[in-house]
Amino acid sequence: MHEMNPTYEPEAVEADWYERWEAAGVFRPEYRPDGEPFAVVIPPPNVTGVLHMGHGLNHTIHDVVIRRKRMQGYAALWLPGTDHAGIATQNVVERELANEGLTRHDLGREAFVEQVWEWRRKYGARITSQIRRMGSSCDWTRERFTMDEGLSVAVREVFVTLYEEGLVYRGNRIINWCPRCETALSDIEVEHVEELGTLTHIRYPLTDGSGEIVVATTRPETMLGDTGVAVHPDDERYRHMIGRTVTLPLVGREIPIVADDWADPEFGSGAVKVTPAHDANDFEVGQRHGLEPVVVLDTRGVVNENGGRFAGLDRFEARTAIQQALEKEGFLVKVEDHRHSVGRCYRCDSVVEPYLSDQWFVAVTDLARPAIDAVKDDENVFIPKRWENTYFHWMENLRDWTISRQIWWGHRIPAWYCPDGHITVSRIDPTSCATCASPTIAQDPDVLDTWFSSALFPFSTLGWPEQTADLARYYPNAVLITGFDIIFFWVARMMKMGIHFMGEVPFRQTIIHGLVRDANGEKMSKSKGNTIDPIDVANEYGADPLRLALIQAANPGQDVPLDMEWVAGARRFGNKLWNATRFALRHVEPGSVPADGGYPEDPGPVDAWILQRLGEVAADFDTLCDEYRFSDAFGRLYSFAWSEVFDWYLEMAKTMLDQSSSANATRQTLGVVIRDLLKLFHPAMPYLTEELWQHVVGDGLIAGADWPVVPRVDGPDGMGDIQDLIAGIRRFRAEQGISPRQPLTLKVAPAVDGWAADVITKLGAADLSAIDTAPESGHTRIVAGSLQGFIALDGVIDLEAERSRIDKAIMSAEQDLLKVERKLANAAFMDKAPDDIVAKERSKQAEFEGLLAKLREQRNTL
RNA sequence: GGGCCCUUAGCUCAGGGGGAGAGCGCUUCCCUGACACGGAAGAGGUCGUUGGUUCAAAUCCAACAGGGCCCACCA
Repeated sequence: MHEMNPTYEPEAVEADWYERWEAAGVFRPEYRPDGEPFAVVIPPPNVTGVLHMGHGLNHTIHDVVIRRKRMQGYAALWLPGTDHAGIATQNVVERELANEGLTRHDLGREAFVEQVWEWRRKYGARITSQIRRMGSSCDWTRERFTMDEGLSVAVREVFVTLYEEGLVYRGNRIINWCPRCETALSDIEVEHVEELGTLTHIRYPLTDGSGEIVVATTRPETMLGDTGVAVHPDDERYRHMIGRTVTLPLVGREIPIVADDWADPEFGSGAVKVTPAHDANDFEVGQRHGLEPVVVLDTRGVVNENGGRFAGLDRFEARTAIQQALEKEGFLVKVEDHRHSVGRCYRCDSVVEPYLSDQWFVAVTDLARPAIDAVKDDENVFIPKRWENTYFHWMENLRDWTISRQIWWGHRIPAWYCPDGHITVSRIDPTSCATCASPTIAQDPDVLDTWFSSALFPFSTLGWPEQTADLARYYPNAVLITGFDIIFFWVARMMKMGIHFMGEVPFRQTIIHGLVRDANGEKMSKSKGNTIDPIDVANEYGADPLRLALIQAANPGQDVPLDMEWVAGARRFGNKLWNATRFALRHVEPGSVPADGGYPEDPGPVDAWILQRLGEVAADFDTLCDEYRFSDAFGRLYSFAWSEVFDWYLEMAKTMLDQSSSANATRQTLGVVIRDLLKLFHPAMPYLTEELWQHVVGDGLIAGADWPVVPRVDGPDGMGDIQDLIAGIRRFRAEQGISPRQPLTLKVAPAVDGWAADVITKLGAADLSAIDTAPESGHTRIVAGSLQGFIALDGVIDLEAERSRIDKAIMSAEQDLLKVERKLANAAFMDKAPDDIVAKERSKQAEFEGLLAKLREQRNTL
């Protein structure tokens, strides 16, 4: 084995292990042919996208889960894939075209779609190579894409089946329309933001000239499409007007005043204009009263020919123009500020229009019921559980899902129309109308919502609708790991589709993680400019340090603040682990540590102590990981490694290695402890641990190694007291300003010898002699539990400083004692507190009294 | 309008009825045989406020204050 560099260099370590792992087939579940299946699918990122820190966190959690399961012997499958991301991808390519002064319409549908495929060929590998760079152990032989042939078959099968079941239908409804993207959106693709707008009060004169009615609206431009005015049937102010008509200002249309409960007498004037084509509520009011919808905006949000003299104006220009015209013609009562929420497109941030159009829908209520029950029955469990409430609330209040999109990039809707308007929905492309056999049929131009295909991901990626071996083995998936932001978009829909088509939940547990925030706790966003590129971080600090920094903050449901300082800290840990290994390799023959087992038969006390601790910590770590409490799990492991193994055990081992009687057991212990630390850290820091594994074990790959099984070992009693005594000596030194080089003369009572004496001598830098009782004078006392150390003061001490040190100790002991005594003097406490608590207080009392007595005695001798 | 979460050391956060914790930052000392990307020691907190339950509250309950998030057909 070559000499190791004294410094951990992530860029060197992370260079080529990924290819080795892949070549060895470690990432395939077949690597553990007899293992129980444990499958998880990636939340498929946009095929033309780039990795952001949210992926960084999500993938780190995935990889920690999957690597640990693999080491535990499961047939672990992390199935990777990408999403065609309809609107998002189309927007990107359209923007590119716009740079050349072109629109998609200049190219035509076929050429445009080909252009997007070209884009995908060009950039599709970018995000997957970034996923690899982060060390994610995906099975790339099973990689899928939502538009690949197999998944497209699945999409079509689902659509047609749901249509046949009456759960997919076509309807003319008010939907959300983005005038920028020129497509329908589902309800959850609209983001509502509270904004300051205006409430315009308009005078609508009664046609018979007998008066007027005032309506209030936030969107005066839609008055062009008004076909009625509604008032509440019980509203005394307007009762006499019901059934009469008003003449619509600027337009001249005569429209009726109707009575409808929807009108809220408390709001505005209590009378509401009814625009059935441009407001969902108004549409319903219109239906109840036979008011015709008049569409006044086109697909780009520009006033159409129904807008008379305002035709051709953009909707916002029209708003201003109409307000001015109303004022000029005396119809404007007032305009007041009004806070209300405005819906915006989640892809382009444009203000969304409620828009009447023909669209395809999924009737979701029947699909939702079993998906709700499955979670109620714990067939699927959310972690943290509180997210189930969010899921239930949403699932119980669903409106039908608008699935058609008026874009070109996506799964084309498998519906054809003949000139008579018959609809033919088919698994294979038809050549004639299924109803009238007309050979003149045209396919619906629309495509499906991207989320329609991702809803099928847990089974479509396994080969469905074919009954493949993978489908049988890996469905349901074990878990799904994702952020709360896509519970509605993705999780809920996978539950619905999975149960409907597979008869079983798609995954047993839903692990919800938080958002990555910046060092100040701010949400990362491009507009704020506080985003951090995970690949940049990996290149500067290493992928392993980034992964460790992320996982160390990743408890279920909790946001993860990320500061480059934390990443630098994680790299320092890597350096520490690197050097601890280097130290071990000075005493352990490189490549000599077995991949498993190899624990010493007869460990010395110091070795037994660290082995016991290793076993305890490994057990805790496993429990916490099984609960997905990675922050706690890695926090525990990290502090064990650093504060116990590196700071104490390695230092003590130096002593034990010097002695022929203990050297062999310590060498062996050193080797297995370092090896097991590498294994335990491997899921978080795969590259570094793999590199070190090659030096320590030198056989196979740690990525394919078995998870540690640490035997039960009983450590020696009193290790804590010894550590406290050493710390006390060091504190005495620090407080007295005594150089660490200056040896102190120390007596210890009760007498210690053997390994304990050796360790105290070495780590306390003291010449130690054992005694049975306290020396008469000339010494100061360090109390460490049942141990007392007496340091000879001759010529080493500043008396004043020592008095003040002891005074401080006395004061603190007095306060502790007082607290305990008060408790024990409290009759209610003695009466009602459980016995073990009382006993504990008593022993504390004795402890503090003893300590105080020793300290006072010592103070008197100074 | 409905719901959820948070408030503990300068910062970011653990903890969760019975002696206030970690990391980073800060101060002092030390290049001691792997590591100065290191070691040793230390300073720093009436656990948001007010009530209540309890022998005992940072921890449970209520109200309030501040902060964040989600949902809703808020003309």
